[in-house]
Amino acid sequence: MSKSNREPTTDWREARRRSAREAIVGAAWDLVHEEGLAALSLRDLAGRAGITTPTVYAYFDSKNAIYDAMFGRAATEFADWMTQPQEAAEPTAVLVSHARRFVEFCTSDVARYQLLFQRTIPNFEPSAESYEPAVRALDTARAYLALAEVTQPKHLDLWTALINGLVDQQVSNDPGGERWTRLLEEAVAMFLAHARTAPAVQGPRSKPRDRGARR
Amino acid sequence: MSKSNREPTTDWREARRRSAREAIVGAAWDLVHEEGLAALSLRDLAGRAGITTPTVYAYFDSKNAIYDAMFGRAATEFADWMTQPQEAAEPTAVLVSHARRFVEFCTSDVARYQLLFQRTIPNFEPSAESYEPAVRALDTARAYLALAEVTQPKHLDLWTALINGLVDQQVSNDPGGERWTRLLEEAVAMFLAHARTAPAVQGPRSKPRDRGARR
DNA sequence: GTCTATAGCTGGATAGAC
DNA sequence: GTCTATCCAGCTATAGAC
Repeated sequence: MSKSNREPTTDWREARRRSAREAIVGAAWDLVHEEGLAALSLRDLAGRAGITTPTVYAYFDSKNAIYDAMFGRAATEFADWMTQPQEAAEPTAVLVSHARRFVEFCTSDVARYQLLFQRTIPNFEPSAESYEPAVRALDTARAYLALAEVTQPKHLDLWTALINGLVDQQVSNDPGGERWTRLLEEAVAMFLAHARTAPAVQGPRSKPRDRGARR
Repeated sequence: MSKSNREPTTDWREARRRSAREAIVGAAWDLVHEEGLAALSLRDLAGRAGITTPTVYAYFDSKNAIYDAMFGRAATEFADWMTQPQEAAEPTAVLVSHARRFVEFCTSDVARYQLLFQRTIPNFEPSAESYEPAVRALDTARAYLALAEVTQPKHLDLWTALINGLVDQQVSNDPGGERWTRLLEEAVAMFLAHARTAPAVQGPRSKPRDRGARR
């Protein structure tokens, strides 16, 4: 950051350093894919990366810093994957495709899903920079929903709950299967039938409705 | 089990033994509520229970056996809570109340939710006996859905995904708040509007539809 | 930057006296 | 059954030579 380019050599070194960091993060993901997210240890990581434990500390301040770098890579993959251009044009098809991408992203790598979307590592919270790409992806969902005439914030929340609920049940109760993910198109249809017909904004009505009709 | 009542003293001892086990499990839950589910250690547990580590092994074979006992207690609480008699009679109201109970159960104790419904403890899987009460609760949901004329198995799956998705988003992204749980009644209405009008069974149609309409 | 060596700690689990 | 004492394995992290 500070004292950036007094010499051009600085860039080489920075590049090599970043490359080495990336290699360590890659080894960390390899290990986690085989042993599970919670089974990451610096010993194993160093062995996998062909270095020793102290060398790891030459690139990362702590174990949580490694988790953060892993989170950052996963978040970037997520944003890239979710913002790829859509083939379909019709809003419903776009939403189905978008949700399908999310499902595939999550179910194809459960450890990545756990790190990104569940808070399962004790004492770890992603830094703001690592988190930023995930926000971008959520903006895409918001835009696609708007194309389908779904604009209320609460409906974006309902959307994320619905799609994420399918994924969560899938990975928790039928890992590797499709018991819940096959319901995705039906779920999107259900959601759109509801959100499209809902009143655009909670108007200045005195009460939402009479209580008898709700219960 | 075997050699049960050769002496009446046996019952006393069994009762005291079970009582001591329950006390340890209670201390384990206290500790987990304060430190987090993954932070359970036998040292801390023994200290909390006023005993020493070896004594814990007089009642449980391993740490996972303690998790299993914790799981069993949580599953029983869950079944008791979810099968309490309903005040409402109208099917929709019953379903809303049932789902509300689920949400309250989960959000009121996140550690319990994690142990029961997410697989976050490595190398731990609940025994069949500990798991049994949870199945009973799911049967209740099935029955309530049937009262609302929702009988297809896939709709039970969609139901669990939807309600659990709300809970998951709530505890993951807005712990202590109500950003997602407040959408529960709307979610139930959305679900019923869909599941009630859906054809009862996937008929012997040749193709779901022409492909152009889908994408 | 990378290594050897190790500190310092915490974990689950056990031996053996009482 | 309960204790004291301890084992042994694993972990993160650091010191210091090169």
